[in-house]
Amino acid sequence: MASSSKKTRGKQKIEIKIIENEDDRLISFSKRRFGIYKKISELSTLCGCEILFIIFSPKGKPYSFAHPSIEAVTKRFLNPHQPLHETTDAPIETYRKVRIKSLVQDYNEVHDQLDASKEKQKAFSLAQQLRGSESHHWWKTPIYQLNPRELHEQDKRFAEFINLVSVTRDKKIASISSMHAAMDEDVPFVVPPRYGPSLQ
Amino acid sequence: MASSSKKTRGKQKIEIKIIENEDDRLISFSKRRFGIYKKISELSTLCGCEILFIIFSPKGKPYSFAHPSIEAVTKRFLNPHQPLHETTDAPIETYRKVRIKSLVQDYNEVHDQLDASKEKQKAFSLAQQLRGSESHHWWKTPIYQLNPRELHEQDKRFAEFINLVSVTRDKKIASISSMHAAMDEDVPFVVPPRYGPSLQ
DNA sequence: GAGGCTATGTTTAGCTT
DNA sequence: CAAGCTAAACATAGCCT
Repeated sequence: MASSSKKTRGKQKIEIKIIENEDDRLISFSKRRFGIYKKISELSTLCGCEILFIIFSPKGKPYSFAHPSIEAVTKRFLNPHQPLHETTDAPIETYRKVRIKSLVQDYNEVHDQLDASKEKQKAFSLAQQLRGSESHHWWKTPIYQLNPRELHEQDKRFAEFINLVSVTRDKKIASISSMHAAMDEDVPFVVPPRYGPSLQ
Repeated sequence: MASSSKKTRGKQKIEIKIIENEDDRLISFSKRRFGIYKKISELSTLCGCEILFIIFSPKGKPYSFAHPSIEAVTKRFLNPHQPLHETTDAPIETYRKVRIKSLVQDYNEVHDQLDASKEKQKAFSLAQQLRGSESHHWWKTPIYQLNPRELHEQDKRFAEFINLVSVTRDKKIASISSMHAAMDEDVPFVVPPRYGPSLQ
């Protein structure tokens, strides 16, 4: 073990330019996306402000992250005078309720899954287990879904667009810094009726 | 100089919860927002993917960051078949051109200009109807649906909404990793007519 | 082959000017 | 008081399992 005093080279400095290698690119995407989610969540919590983040993976899959919800942020944009709490549109409110318990929500491959409900359910089951077991899939956690069916029938694209993450704000977003634990023991997040994560 | 071996305490660990002190909160907001911009830009560059980030400061001022642009991201969602380059709406394109050189731009005090909120609500209602039923076409729907020009003429609020950060993607986003320098020497970014960072 | 490690690059809390 | 510092906390590239 003296051959090399270091076990690894540690983090190396990289040039900020497109990562040519596809595998590396996807790995980086996942790692950094996670890091950004965390940063955003922290900022949202620390400053009590609303945020919305959407990103398309190199493969074109949409990922989103918002707090408290896309609807709220949107409304705030459109109706600045309206109190945040009045986000009370029938449908919107419903969705909110479904998600309100989630610390994080992430939708992936929705498009693909729209054509494969089975896969979703499988992923869904997986998610269920994850919740009670180990890992930190928390936020890749599948999640709620509005009216997948209708959405699908009506407009697949919209379904994708709706993918997002919802964080419980005033409460314990703080726990997001230790998300793993939070998801496992404290968050009774609602699972989507038919969508699953399958982050890749 | 021996009185204290350390000049500062360095970065201290903090609990991720709302920062009570308003000044501290705003300072943190500015610092972290910048950090997030950078992270997002890097990810966007590294993976060549599209992103959109919107955040409201503790004071309610909207800040946004997107690559290549909100319009593009939105359009991509709504019209995946359409080439990205066709983001050629007259007014929007104008905005883009004005900002194209910017690595980062922050818009503040938007709501100061939001005098005609009524107009806005009208637009929102319209958007609601456009998609009909239960679609939660939250925010972007309006932008997409409404004619940019009309939006602009009709509602400055929307114009503000469109304000965002546009990064020169394939080119030199890399320079964003050294934004300060870039901002000073390399980026003839256009300064907003009346806004300043005023993290306060 | 997804997840875990480690060393090192990066961010930022608390100060200072 | 916006801008700059410092050092500790944190993120993550490259590996390893």
